[in-house]
Amino acid sequence: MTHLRSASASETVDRAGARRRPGGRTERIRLQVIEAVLLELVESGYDALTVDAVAARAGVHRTTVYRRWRDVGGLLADVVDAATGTDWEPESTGSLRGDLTALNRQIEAALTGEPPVTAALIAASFRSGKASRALQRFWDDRYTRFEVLVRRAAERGEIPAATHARHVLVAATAPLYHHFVLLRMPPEPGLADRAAAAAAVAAVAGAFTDAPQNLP
Amino acid sequence: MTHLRSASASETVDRAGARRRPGGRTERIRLQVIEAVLLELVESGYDALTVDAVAARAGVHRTTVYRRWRDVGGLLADVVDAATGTDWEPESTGSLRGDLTALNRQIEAALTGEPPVTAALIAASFRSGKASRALQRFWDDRYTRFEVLVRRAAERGEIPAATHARHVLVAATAPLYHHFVLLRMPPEPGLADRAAAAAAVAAVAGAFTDAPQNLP
Amino acid sequence: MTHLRSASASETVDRAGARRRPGGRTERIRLQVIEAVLLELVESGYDALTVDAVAARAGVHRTTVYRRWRDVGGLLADVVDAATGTDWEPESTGSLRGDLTALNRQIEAALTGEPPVTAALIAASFRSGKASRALQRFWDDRYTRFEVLVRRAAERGEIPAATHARHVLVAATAPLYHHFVLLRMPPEPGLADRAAAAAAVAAVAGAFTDAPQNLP
Amino acid sequence: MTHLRSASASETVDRAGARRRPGGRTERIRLQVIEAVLLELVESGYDALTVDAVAARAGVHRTTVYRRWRDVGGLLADVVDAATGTDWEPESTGSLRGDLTALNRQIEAALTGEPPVTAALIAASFRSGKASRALQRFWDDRYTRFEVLVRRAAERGEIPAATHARHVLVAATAPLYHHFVLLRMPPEPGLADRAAAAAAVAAVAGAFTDAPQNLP
DNA sequence: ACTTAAGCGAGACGGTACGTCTTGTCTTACG
DNA sequence: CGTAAGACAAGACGTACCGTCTCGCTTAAGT
Repeated sequence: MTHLRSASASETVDRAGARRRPGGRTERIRLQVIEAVLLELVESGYDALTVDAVAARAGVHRTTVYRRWRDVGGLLADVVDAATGTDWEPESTGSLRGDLTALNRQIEAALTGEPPVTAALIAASFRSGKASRALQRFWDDRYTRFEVLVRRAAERGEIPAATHARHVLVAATAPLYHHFVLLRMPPEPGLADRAAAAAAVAAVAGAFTDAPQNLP
Repeated sequence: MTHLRSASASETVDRAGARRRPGGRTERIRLQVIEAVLLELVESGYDALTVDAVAARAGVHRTTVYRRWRDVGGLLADVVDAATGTDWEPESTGSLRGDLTALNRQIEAALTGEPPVTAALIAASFRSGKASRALQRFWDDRYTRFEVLVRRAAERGEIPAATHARHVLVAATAPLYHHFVLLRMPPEPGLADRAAAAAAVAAVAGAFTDAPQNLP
Repeated sequence: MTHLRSASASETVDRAGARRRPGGRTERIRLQVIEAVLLELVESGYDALTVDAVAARAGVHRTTVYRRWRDVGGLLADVVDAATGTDWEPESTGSLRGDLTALNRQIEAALTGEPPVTAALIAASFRSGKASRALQRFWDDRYTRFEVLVRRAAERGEIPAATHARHVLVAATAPLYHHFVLLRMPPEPGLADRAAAAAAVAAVAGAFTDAPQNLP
Repeated sequence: MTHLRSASASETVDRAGARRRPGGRTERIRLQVIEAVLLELVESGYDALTVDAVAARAGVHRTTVYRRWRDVGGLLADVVDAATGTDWEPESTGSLRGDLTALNRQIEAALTGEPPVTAALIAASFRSGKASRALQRFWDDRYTRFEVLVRRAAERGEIPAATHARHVLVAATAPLYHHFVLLRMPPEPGLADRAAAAAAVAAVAGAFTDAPQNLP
């Protein structure tokens, strides 16, 4: 999975507890809880995400959750953080348009896949400052990783050297998030490709340089 | 304001109650409550939007709110609906890029203005299916109104006649919503203009026709 | 029925409204409502006796009930009053014990009959001052009527002339009310007869004269 | 006080919670609440006995009361149970009439004393099945304890050996409850003594044997 | 291996908000 | 004029979660 994913396979820093006793029960419980949060989230939605339900599903006592994560926001933040930093190496297709298309297809897959972990986490992050900040860290991490796509295109001479990488990426990917997260519309054929192509065209035309020259 | 705005100035259909007794107390109370929802929302945020607080601020009894709006979702839906359908006539600047830029500047103003009604409502709509559907109606209404911009550009011969209007509009506006609502980043100079320009360039290049021809 | 009974057959004074329009809708509605109160009472109990349910069952609007009876207590009071004053002529069996036994059997029948109107009204009367006072009027009316039993026994020379009639009656009947209303126990064979016999024995022995002489 | 009395002095089984942590806060809160129920009952009456008022007076939160007692009926049941089983040893005066008179005077004192705890609890018990059953347990406990009076009289040869103790006791005490609880009349001199004397006379005459012989 | 203290299970609590129910008042409209 | 229709204020109800606390018990970590 390109984006947010289960913590059970991750090697994250432990924000909630600083890993004092990594050896046994403590760590096992953390993984059970994180897993339970994701399951609750995709099954019942961000609104039914109660500490009680998470604790019950994780087979852990309520107080244990409160002791380590403090509140629901802490849980969400930990889950998001668990997905942040997952290694991701963009494929190289040889062209900016191709690279962006590949990226967008991965994003679309993440947003439309079942269970809808990514969409659920984005929605949930609106309900907590902690989760919101964790999500910001996640976005920043992702877009920083993606920038290599644009740099490679610049190195190939496809686009102006002064092209602002982040702008290209946002132009290419924003329509997908808009479509699935805000408009909440069903998948639409060609959406990912079209958005990637449009961003590539604009980038080639120099629309994302810091000082764009004359454009149509 | 281009986007969501106070119900007190709107002429909406009354979804919650169908205006049986338009004459007096009933309608007055509706306006008090709608206003209170907006104030609560921008002051305390979507999570503090409780029926109790709304009722108290509106100077109305809790049960009255429950009777007419059923729950928080109903309140939000009514508020969003109250903003839907507000007349909006896009300015004509003579070029697609100019029109999209003007549009984007209005959207940016709506998203960054104080109080941040629009952003708050979008965020809040994640808390309720009813509110979510109302927001979908709102988006649809907006984008349908905006389509005239693209049609005029096609009539002028700026862009291919087969250009899909909604795609152009999403490409132009999505980066703004992405930036302010999902990434929650501060205003960035040139953002609105750049997104508009990029979408215009791509549209001219034919990236939004149903069968895009060879693009770079 | 000896005791409290349906208003529909009674000819009572109208305390709540004073029979302004005995002929038509007004009186008809009163009877419908009184009947509905009794039905609700015996079906659902004193606790489920809501004005809404009564009005619905009577086919009358809530406001009509409130206008005429003011509140639940008023309804109950009217129902009790409707049962007060029903003509009752005690049978004469020729002996005090026989008369009291006949009386007790009637009381037992009223308390154990289905539907348990009497018991329900007594219980309900605890919840309203108005109903409570109405019930006191009812008790007083009943015991006054019963006194003739004791007077006849005195005239026959069965018991001392100075016997206090009310005391005899209470001694005879109280065990029944105690058993069915307070102890809420099931019918017990011989209960009514035994209580009547005991009271008669005591009366003959002079236990209910104002200044009882030497008793065992 | 002979009858129902404050829980703070009782040694009852804890029906609501089984006394898991007898040492501290839990038990202290129980006593506060029970005390508050009694105070509310005698001050404001059975109808004003709301969980909110009890909680406020006990200095405890609403939810705590709901958690442990479930509803008003549970509260009342616990209060009644707290009074059940209080040790009571009937005085021996040497004669049945004397014993019954002493008993009746205690009952009268309980029913007319200030605050009128007993009468209030009896009335309140009509509001709840749970309270009603608790009161039945209470009555049964009381009458079982009183039976020794009758047995002693039988042993002394005052009354037939086959005399049914419970019948004698009901005949003696029922008029008091009738007078104060159902008729709601003011105290009347001689009432307690007269009822006791009448029951004693009837018992001596054999009115309460299972097969009463010829009586007047 | 043996202590020792971190972490967990259990469960009550104060507290906020929920959404429902009933009461009794009021206003408007109808016949 | 009396009734129907229905909104309203008031307030209790019983529930669900939240986050806190205290008390024992388990168990991993450091000696």
